[in-house]
Amino acid sequence: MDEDQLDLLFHAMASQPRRAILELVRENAGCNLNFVAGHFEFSRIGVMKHLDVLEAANLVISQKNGRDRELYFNPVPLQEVHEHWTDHYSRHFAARLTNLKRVVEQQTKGRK
Amino acid sequence: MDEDQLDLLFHAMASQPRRAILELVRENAGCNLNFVAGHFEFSRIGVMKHLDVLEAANLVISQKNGRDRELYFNPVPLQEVHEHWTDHYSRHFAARLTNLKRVVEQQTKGRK
DNA sequence: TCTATATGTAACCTTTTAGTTACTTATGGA
DNA sequence: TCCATAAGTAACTAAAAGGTTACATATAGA
Repeated sequence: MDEDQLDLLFHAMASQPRRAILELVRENAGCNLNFVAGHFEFSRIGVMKHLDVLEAANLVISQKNGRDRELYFNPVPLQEVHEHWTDHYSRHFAARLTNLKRVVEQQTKGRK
Repeated sequence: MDEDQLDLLFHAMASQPRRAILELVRENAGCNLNFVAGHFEFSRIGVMKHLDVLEAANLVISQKNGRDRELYFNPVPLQEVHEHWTDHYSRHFAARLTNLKRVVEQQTKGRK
């Protein structure tokens, strides 16, 4: 991921409303703009602008279906940062790595 | 970590100069403001403001020593987000968890 | 075809961010 | 004590962010 994309990603994440919108889209894959706007106090246009920011960061992907725009959460950018940090800060994160190892093993249990 | 602190953290990270400053401080623990400013094209005051943002996000900790202000990288906030993501997005990150597991095992090898 | 709905665009306003220069304060050392 | 150096504060500017209202477009369905 290049530096400009990282700017977009962190900027998108640096807002409580946007994180809440992202969470809503994550839990309601395929929902549309009005659905999201219905959950917030500010205007539909405000929500749309937040969605544009999330989409520029590639955290939300949208697809036109008739007059609806279906919204989907895209985990890839967060995962890339997560993995980069795993590598880059391993020295600093070391103190808790044993715990992380346990969590990972828990989650990969029974999977191939 | 509360939501306001997350805002400060992501906002601090959403800037290439700040990420570069953070990296410099990380690799030069205890360095001072002028040392950092010497590595960038913009003014010392500009650098100081970036450091203030990093410090508000708790990514940099500073300590006065004589007329110097010694700067230290603090990995804790990034680690907290990292661990939160590990839990929260485990379902979405699953596809690459096998690979992550390998990395973690590599890094914890021989450690207790 | 007509209408209600879902989205999109334009223009505007206020606040915050990112940077500057000029000036002030504090301290280490000759 | 005097001076050079490191940091801090104040005031200003330009640009970006975050929100609004008003208007325009597109489509599903009676």
